[in-house]
Amino acid sequence: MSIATKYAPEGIESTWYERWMQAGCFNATPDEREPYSIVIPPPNVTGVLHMGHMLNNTIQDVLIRRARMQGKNACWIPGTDHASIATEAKVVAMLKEKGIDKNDIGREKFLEYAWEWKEKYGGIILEQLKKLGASLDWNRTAFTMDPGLSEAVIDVFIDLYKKGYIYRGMRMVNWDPQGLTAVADDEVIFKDVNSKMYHIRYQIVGSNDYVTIATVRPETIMADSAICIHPNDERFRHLHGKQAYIPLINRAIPIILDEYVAMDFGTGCLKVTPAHDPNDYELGIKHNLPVIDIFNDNGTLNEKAQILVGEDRFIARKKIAKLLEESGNLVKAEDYKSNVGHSERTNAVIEPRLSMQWFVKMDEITKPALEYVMKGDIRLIPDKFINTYRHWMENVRDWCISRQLWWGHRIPAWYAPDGTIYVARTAEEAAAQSGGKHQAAELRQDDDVLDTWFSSWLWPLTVFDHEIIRKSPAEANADLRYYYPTAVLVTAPEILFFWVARMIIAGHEYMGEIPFKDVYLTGIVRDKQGRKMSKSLGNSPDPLDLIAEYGADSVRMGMLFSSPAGNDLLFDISLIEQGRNFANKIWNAFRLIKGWEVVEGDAKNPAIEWFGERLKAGIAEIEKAYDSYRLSEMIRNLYKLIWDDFCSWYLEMIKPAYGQPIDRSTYEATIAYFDQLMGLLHPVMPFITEELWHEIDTNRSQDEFLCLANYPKGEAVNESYLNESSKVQELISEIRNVRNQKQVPVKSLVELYLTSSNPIFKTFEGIICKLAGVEKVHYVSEKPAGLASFLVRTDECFLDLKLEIDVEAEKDKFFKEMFYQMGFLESVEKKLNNEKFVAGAPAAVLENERKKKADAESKINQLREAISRLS
RNA sequence: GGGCGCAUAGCUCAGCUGGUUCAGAGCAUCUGCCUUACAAGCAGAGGGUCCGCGGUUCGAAUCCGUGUGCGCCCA
Repeated sequence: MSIATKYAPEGIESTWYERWMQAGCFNATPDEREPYSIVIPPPNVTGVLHMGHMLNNTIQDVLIRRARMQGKNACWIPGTDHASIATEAKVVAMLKEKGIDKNDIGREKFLEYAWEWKEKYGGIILEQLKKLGASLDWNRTAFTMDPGLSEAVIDVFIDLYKKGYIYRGMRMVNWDPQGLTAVADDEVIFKDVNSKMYHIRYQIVGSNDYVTIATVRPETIMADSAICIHPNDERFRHLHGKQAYIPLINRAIPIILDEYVAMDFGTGCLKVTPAHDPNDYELGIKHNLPVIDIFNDNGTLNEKAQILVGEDRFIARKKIAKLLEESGNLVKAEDYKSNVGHSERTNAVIEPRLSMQWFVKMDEITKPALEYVMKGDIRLIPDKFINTYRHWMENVRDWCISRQLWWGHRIPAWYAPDGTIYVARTAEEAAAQSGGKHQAAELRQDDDVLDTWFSSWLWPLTVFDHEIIRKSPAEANADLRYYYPTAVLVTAPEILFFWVARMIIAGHEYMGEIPFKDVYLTGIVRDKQGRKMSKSLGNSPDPLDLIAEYGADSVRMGMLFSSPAGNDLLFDISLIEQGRNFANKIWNAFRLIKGWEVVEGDAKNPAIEWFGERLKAGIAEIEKAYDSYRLSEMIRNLYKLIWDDFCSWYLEMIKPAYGQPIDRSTYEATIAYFDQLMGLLHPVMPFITEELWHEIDTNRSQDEFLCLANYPKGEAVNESYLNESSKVQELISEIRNVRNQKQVPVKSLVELYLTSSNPIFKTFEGIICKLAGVEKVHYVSEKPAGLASFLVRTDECFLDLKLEIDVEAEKDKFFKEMFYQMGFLESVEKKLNNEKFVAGAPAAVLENERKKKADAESKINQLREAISRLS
């Protein structure tokens, strides 16, 4: 035997991926078959493959490969999104290393660098997916900033603006007073800072009474619009409906009631400063409070502050504290640690600041999207996410879509010198809109770009037809009409709203239909301690290293093994090892079969029929698991079918003695089974299965591929036969167990005595002898004395181990078993004697109980006999 | 603070419509095997108050309530 005992995936994986690509196995065009399409959740163009991608894309590949083998027109679309914030940050950092400042080179030059960067690094993650075996149609690779897809984004903006869904409004952003720019949430770094909690008293209007508030930002008191207390707070009941004077400037503000206030925090009285705190802003809107912005762009106080105008906010803080102290309004100042946001780029303390932003109005547009899920047109898997989805959709806030960045789709809004806004594709169109009032040259385009999600929400539409926005659904191109709606979306629950919900909205708006039928939400890959895998923790293995070490098949198998839908996966290398061991097991099964010498003949081996039925049953279990997206259960069934049923039982049953040939009939049946098993396993472990499918039958041409072959179809299972034949396995296991307990060596053969007339034992006699080390089977009518015995269901079996048996130990064993059976019988009888049970239980349950009763009685009788025989 | 979820073997988790042949898998542990496909393996074994309490039911790991302990999302 020249074949290595260990499976080595390296060469095999790259070879097959290349051949699949050359043969165009993954390329799809519309035809008359049933379509099955998936769009990849586009990874960030800045991204590199991490464990989450591995899990997510393995699942998609499993689903698409199975569909392809089932003869469906399977189309899986690859691509990336431009990741506005992340990419811009990377490019800015890269330029900074070269000593270049973004603002010095200007927008156009910056974008040139950004595209250059994208061309160089943007495809890395897609190349990595190939290593995983992902069967994507690479001819269709899309990017959210491709010209076509970009046009669609602009079209949507214009369309929704015309429909009245898009508006411009105020919004609190993270302002960097040093960089003079807004920064995105993830560009804000929070640090614990030592500061002081100032307790300041405000005089109640028309009284000498005071109310004390606690704040870390006394310099903002001039921007206060109210004082807020909890409506249930008894301490302040007397303040309801009153007003208070802001110290130093003596402006009266109302005292309002809101449950937002934490009664046990600070003094229980909250100063409300809508212009300078996001939460206060919300509160301000709710209570209709004025917004008083007392800061300039650079963080100095403006004239609205009335005092300390022109001072920097931190200097102002110290001065205010002093003024308050002098005026007797500072009750106390105590040390306090607070978590303060700093700009990633300038390290300046972030100032929450109101600014003009673009929004999508969400209240109306979300309604159909909620309906689809509630009515079940779109299934969420697992369905526990329906609640979460509904909750969000019913409480959705307007979607802020503008970003103060350059990398992305620039907002198609044009400002005239008089402040009029025109929304149009070009300055010329905008000028035309003005009816000659403005020239194109005097219009200034909005500087901001659109949120990345504002382009990726169109993904399932525009990867097929980027002109769809300008057309009616009926005018969609062939691709979109054929592949839309897609079959399933596989993604992480954390983007259920950011992305999934919005795709449903866009799909409805522009195709009048759902974008996908099922949404499979994967769990998060965590480490053994349950921590989310992250770069900064360094607890994530590099998936490519794993593939290099264990092979892609093993990694795929391992990832899926313990990852039911929606549940987090606690990653452990032992999962991958299990996958590797499984690949090796299959490899060795192949080695065994491949090594046989075949002679003409038909041994009529009963194992063939048995495994045939077992295989049908296995396929049924696997299909059922697929249909409900229970992929880890599917894998477990597959694993059991191949390892236990095929390798441990079937191959051992048919295996000729060493050096002996096998008959052609059994051999061919075995090859056919092996083929089917490779087909079943292919979606999960594409490489080894493709390899062995070719190796087991060397007549197969290089143009034939398992990945395009027929997927095994389920057939009706002969349940009663399977049930009968499983007694053979039980008998063999029992004999092995007895031998093990009695320490009978493998090579010493025993004799079996059967009183049962069950023909199945006779049929499998040869197999029983081989697998259980039995020399001879005696079929007897009298129960033999002095032998070890045991029950197989209700059949008593005897074993001549050719050694003395320990009578007392045997008796003990039987008594124990008998007492158990008696207790069992009692519980069954109790049920059957219960009128309500007999009246209420379904017929099948009732019948089952009666059978249990009969079986238990029979067993008890046999055990009693066995005990008396020993006495 | 609001919402959602989880608790089953030492560990990681299955267990679907309630039905004692339904308490299960893998890993780990223990016993015996280098039996000519595989020691990345083979044949076996042990291990559980299904988180506590209450309820519904003829019957609860499963449904309801409640307590405890975790986790996630939103604010």
